[in-house]
Amino acid sequence: MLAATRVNAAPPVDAATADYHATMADDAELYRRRYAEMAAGRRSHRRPNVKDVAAIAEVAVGTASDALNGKGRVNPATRYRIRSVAEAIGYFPNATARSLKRSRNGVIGLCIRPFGGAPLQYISVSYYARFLNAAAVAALERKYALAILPPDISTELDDIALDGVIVADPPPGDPLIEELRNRSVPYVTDFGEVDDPTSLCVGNDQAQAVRSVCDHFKSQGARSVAILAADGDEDYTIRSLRGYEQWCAENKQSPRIERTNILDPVATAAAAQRLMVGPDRPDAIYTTEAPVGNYLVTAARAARLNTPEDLLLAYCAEHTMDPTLDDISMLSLHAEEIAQEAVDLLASTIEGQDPKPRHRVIGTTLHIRSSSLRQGVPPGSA
Amino acid sequence: MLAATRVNAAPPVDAATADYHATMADDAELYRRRYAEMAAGRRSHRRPNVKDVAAIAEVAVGTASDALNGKGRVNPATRYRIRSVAEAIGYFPNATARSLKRSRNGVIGLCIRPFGGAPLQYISVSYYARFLNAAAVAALERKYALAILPPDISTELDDIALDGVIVADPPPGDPLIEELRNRSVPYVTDFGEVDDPTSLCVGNDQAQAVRSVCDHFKSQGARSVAILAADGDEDYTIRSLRGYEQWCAENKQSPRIERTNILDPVATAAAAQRLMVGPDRPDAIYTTEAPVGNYLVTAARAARLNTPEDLLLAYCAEHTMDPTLDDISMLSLHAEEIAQEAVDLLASTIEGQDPKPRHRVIGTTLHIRSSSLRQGVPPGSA
DNA sequence: ATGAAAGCGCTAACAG
DNA sequence: CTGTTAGCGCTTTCAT
Repeated sequence: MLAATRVNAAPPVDAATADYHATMADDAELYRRRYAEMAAGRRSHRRPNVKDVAAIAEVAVGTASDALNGKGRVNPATRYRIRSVAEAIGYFPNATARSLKRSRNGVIGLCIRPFGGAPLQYISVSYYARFLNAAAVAALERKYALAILPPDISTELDDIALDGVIVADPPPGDPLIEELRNRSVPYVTDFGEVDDPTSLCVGNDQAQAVRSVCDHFKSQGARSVAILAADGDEDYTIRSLRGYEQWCAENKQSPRIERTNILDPVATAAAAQRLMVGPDRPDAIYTTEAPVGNYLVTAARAARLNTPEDLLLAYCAEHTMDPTLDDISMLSLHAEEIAQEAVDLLASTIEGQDPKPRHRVIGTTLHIRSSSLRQGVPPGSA
Repeated sequence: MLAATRVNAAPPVDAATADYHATMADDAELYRRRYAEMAAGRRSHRRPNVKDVAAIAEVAVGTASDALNGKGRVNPATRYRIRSVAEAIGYFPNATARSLKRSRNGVIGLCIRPFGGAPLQYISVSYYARFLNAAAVAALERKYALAILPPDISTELDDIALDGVIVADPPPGDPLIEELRNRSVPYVTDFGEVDDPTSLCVGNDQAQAVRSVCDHFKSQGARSVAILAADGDEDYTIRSLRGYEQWCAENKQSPRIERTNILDPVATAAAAQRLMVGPDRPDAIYTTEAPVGNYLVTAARAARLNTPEDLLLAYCAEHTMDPTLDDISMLSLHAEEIAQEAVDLLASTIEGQDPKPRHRVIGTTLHIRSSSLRQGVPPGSA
């Protein structure tokens, strides 16, 4: 039954085509047999290489290489034969050998530095998640694969062949940066290194962005603005707090700063709660950390505070698919754009150009939503 | 002022130490000078290699290699000298050359196949996000970096040196699988390929898992259970629906299936809404897609349906940091565990072992929460 | 204990 | 048009 079906399904072929196909098939068979003989004479199994192809096609390795890579100089008939052999014996080029020859690996690394050596945690931080995704896409467009590196990488660099590295949020004086420099491995930082004009870096002006959020709160009638930040010493956090403090100084407001370990849900919930109680509770809160946005919403609801009447809320995050946060004003850092610029900068450098400018400051966008909107939308805001 | 500070800060050293340091420094200086001379005689700048180190240390390359890699056979004094030279001239091994020699690249790829060639989208799917994160960590523990590959990779494999590939959710008859097989590149699939006992694959028993969710709904009094699934033909979706249909058949219930493109928020919101209205609206809904959980919650609220009184809800997702979903019953596929097993399977294979068993089925866990709990918690449930 | 040389698989330069 | 050769940078025999 099955056999019958197969016979019936066979398309009619004219004699010439049949001959042609038969010849092809026979040649392939011949090549395979020859290869099998050669392979039999070897102890360990090895994937076929150009030399094998050349030997079976009875040409020199250089010719085989040129034929397989479409260099025009090979006689079409010869090239055809060589390619047939390659296909018959299952030849594929060895990417490592190519890399060595071309000194180009087609891989760039991404190293996310913060969180004090904690295991990789970008997933819970929407910024890193989006950054990673966008960097991977941008890298692939440039023909690189993006490799995820451990936060504490150093000597592993001896064994992983990388064309360059993106370092996200390096702390001040980061030894990894030193290491990469010593190794002459091209790198780009996301935040950090803004003081060195020779370095390649991307980021936004956090201090300015936070000030703009505070200004917005003020325009909506806020009289005491608080900030809830992570407890690390990353550039991003430091700059955000600096912007907040500057704004407070300029606006003669006493700062109200809460810090929390954002990897700890209990501590974070408690920190959010602290901001909701007491006679001097703030009437506007900004948090620098995306996951904390949810905690603030939950804590406000528990404290029976309504937004925007009792409390103005905003958080720093990238777009999510979470509709429960659709009402919360959001400061977007444009993680995708930053990642694209970082890849662009890095790829250009790897490919021997000297990209200008070397520092790229990406603008932020404050998406004003109902959580911080008492009056109408101010002109010129998104 | 600055100079004075520096002088004052210099620690006191005794003569011997000073001499020692001076010698070291002088040697280093000498080595550097010799290297500079050699480098001057070359046209293009090149990073120092073992040959350079050997030449300056006046030993053979093999000796230099052994000294640098801590092979015991080198005289300690010689080894010390070689290492000093290496440090002085800034030598670091070339990872690509090592890879070629050892035929091991230290990189494994991850290719996420679904979504019909859409740009990488794992971030919005918590399963892939967690999978990616866990796979990266597990790979690093085994000394591999995880490289993100494009969903439609094929000939790029010629240029990216990979020791193996994890393929997530390959469609039936996936050409990538064929390609990897031809290339003799070790690979592991996440779902898919369960029919072939020689293949390496990891996954869970989706059909069984969905049936257990339906059983749970029924135990809580549900009389008509609906399912909201993605509109693709991934193994995961197909199996989930099969489980649902089986359960319906066994329980003499007419199936109510909604499908949606989960990358489209508007369509997804509409699909969620459709399940909330009409005289025959279901009183229990399960969705196979994590991001859809939020949409169901939002739609239910809009339709003034309370859970669990009016509607039982459950979704398939991994743990999140989103407290607004803390009340929704969740089927966890244990993405992390699956990723770990996948890496384990792949790494073992790369390293020449034949891992047993070759198929690994990871259990699922139904986290029962208030959204689907009318009576008390049934015994034996998490 | 050390040196010399082979070779991983590929491509490019130079000959013919 | 095709063959030969020389490396890319490293590790690993095999001699000494």
